[in-house]
Amino acid sequence: MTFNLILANVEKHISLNESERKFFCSLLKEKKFSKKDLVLSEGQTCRNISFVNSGILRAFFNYDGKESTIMFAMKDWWVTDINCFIKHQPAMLNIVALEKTEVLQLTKENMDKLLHEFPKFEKFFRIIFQNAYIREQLRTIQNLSLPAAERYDNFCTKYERIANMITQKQIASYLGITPEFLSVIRAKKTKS
Amino acid sequence: MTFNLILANVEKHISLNESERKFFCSLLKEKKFSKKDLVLSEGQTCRNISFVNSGILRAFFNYDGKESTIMFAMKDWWVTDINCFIKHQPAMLNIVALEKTEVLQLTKENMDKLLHEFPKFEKFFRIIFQNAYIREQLRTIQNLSLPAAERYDNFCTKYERIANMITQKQIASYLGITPEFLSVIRAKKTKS
DNA sequence: GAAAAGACTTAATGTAGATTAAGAAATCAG
DNA sequence: CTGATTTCTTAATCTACATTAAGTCTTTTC
Repeated sequence: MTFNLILANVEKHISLNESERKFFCSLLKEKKFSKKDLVLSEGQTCRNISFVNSGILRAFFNYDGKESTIMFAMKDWWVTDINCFIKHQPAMLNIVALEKTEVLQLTKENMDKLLHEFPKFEKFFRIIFQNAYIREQLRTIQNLSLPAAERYDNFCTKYERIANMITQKQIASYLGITPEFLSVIRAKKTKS
Repeated sequence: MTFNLILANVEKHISLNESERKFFCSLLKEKKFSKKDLVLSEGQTCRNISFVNSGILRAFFNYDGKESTIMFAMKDWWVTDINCFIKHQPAMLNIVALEKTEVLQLTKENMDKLLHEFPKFEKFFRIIFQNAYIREQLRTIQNLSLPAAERYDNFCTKYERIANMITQKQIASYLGITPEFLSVIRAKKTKS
């Protein structure tokens, strides 16, 4: 596996010299998952934040059998159960590979080590979490104010790259509706 | 107005010397709002992130007349339209004072200046945004998976300090339901 | 301190979206 | 390749929550 993608991801926000690059990469752990493999399962303590090098992950919450998708993580995205990762609590979320997926994982301990050794990474994570906050605040706004059909349109825009690689069941669980109702929404859209 | 509260808020996460304190405080602008005053209105460019020194603010989204409350900000909380603040776009949110409220505001320009002058503040904002992300990811989980009555219970726990200082109309708009339906939920709860 | 405006409740009726069910199409496992 | 499992669709019925409306209570305003 190559570190090119993750280094580019970091260097979009902060510049690194060779020793910083090396140290950062030395803290990462490569992992490969097959379709349906679990990257994280609920109850387990979430030690890692994962960077998707290739493939797709889905983070979802399971409330007695009903799944709610919290996010899809594509190539070049970071994903974790943030509450569990930061506060060392049992995970609420499951994270599953939707296809063959390669990730680079950073443990909380290694993140702390990195921030201690090279404080400039504070800026990087400040920006990563700032962007995550922007994303989630926008989603809250839309979840509260828009009907399902419009949330579906927004979803297709936001996840354009993968919208036709994932099942409608999974999209429905992201929108907070049933697959049957999504099917109705799509049927109406085709007609008009 | 005193800077004690905001300095304590910062020094919970990073330690400051006297010159850092002074510089930080010099970048802040005090503002006082009366009940119903707007701290931010939609469309306007959001230049500030606000720290609540006393009082209560409400951030809401207006979708042709229907209001969705995104958050309440109590004493010792930070609040802004984060998308607009970071990306210099027109605000989607309105922020209004629910009572006499004193805030300390930091403009994006001053935040950048602060981060440039004293990079240790990167850590502070990393933690602030990290916590905001945790809060919003939890809310997304709950919005998608829980019925209104349970979301109301969670609300009362989370906003215990202010739950009986704000109207039910405002609580309902946070939960994504009508005040009439919240009234029904509460009536059922009293009976049982 | 009176009039007006807004908040809260209750109830009847309406609707977005859920549930159940069943068949067709696609995908998966051996 | 083939049977089994999962996905998608359509439709009937059901339910959580919305809307409308009307009355009471509280707060605001001047």
